[in-house]
Amino acid sequence: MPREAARRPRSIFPGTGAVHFSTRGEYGTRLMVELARHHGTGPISLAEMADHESLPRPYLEQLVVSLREAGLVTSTRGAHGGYELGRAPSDIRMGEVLRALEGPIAPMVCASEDPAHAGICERMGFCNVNDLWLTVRSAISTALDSLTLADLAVPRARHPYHSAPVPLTATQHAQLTES
Amino acid sequence: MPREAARRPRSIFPGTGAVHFSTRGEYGTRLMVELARHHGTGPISLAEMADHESLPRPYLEQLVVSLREAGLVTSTRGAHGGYELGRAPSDIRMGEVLRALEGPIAPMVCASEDPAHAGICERMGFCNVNDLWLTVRSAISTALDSLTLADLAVPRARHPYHSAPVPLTATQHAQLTES
DNA sequence: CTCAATCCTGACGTGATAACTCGGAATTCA
DNA sequence: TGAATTCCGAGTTATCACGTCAGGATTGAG
Repeated sequence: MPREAARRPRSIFPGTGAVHFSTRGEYGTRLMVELARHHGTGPISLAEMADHESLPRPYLEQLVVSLREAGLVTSTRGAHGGYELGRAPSDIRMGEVLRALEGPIAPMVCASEDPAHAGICERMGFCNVNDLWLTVRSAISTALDSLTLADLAVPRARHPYHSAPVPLTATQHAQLTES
Repeated sequence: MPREAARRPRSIFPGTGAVHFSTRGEYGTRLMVELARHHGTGPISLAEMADHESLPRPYLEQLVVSLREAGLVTSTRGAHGGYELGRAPSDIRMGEVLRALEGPIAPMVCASEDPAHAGICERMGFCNVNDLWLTVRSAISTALDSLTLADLAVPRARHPYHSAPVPLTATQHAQLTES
């Protein structure tokens, strides 16, 4: 009798749409936000978070490995153990979180952040479409790095109901000097 | 004896990396660039383009349907038929191309360009992570719409070999007033 | 008129993989 | 000791990206 076998659809996301993040990115981000909210108090167990966010706990167990390896969370084992943030929420850029969860940003092979992927595409050097993917990658990268966990952890900072289509929270400037 | 059964890998792209476009986006874009290069001269057959870009022709036949339905290409049937651009290359934003090929930009359900997807996520209204996905979507959208086919069709406009990590071709301004 | 070159249409196959599940070992606290 | 946790690796399975295939419709050339 596992809970009530609610037969959750494999993912809420119907297969439609382009350039989507996987559930790793979604669940992992929500988990991090949860941790940010309780930052300062002790560790929180996965079961607690899975329950509160209605996410499959055994799956979260997998995700959190990546977050731990990236140093974004620290764990305490044993009874009353759990996870907590490795740094202050305002010091964790969402780009780090998503990269830890989903791997390097790479809208296309020829435009991966991972240098190991460079040279895979033999069209490099004569293919100008490459410019497009690089532009897109840079845009995604900048967007992700412009927000921190702290920005997402606030209960409802802006838009009382919903103000603008794209709120564009603060912290937009800064970090314009990426490597 | 189909050519030489070269056993092409299902995609050049190894499964690694986040937020990647599918081969529809890749192949379709290359096809459009090919068309842009020969803009003005008559129609070009799919076989010709498939051959020149070494892409599977029967697959292109599927992709081009989306492009035709979007009005981005026009077709002439019969012998010596083929495809040509529906508009001038400088008048075709890459956003249109990618949207036609891959569907609405939607890094997450709750942040789809397609209004039909709105309301699928029941967390709307109390979930601030939404802000993140909207920011990302907007960034991708702007990046794609800032480049036109003309920008990609030029043989080698900038970077003699390769100048900057992210060339950021011209046409970057303008269209800052999206709907 | 016939033939070949095209586009067009729909159905089908299939390998990879995202999204999980499961069992159990190690660790810690009460 | 025992309950609560993290940790680890392997197994499962439905879905979908990425194609293939067969045949029909349309047109231009000879």
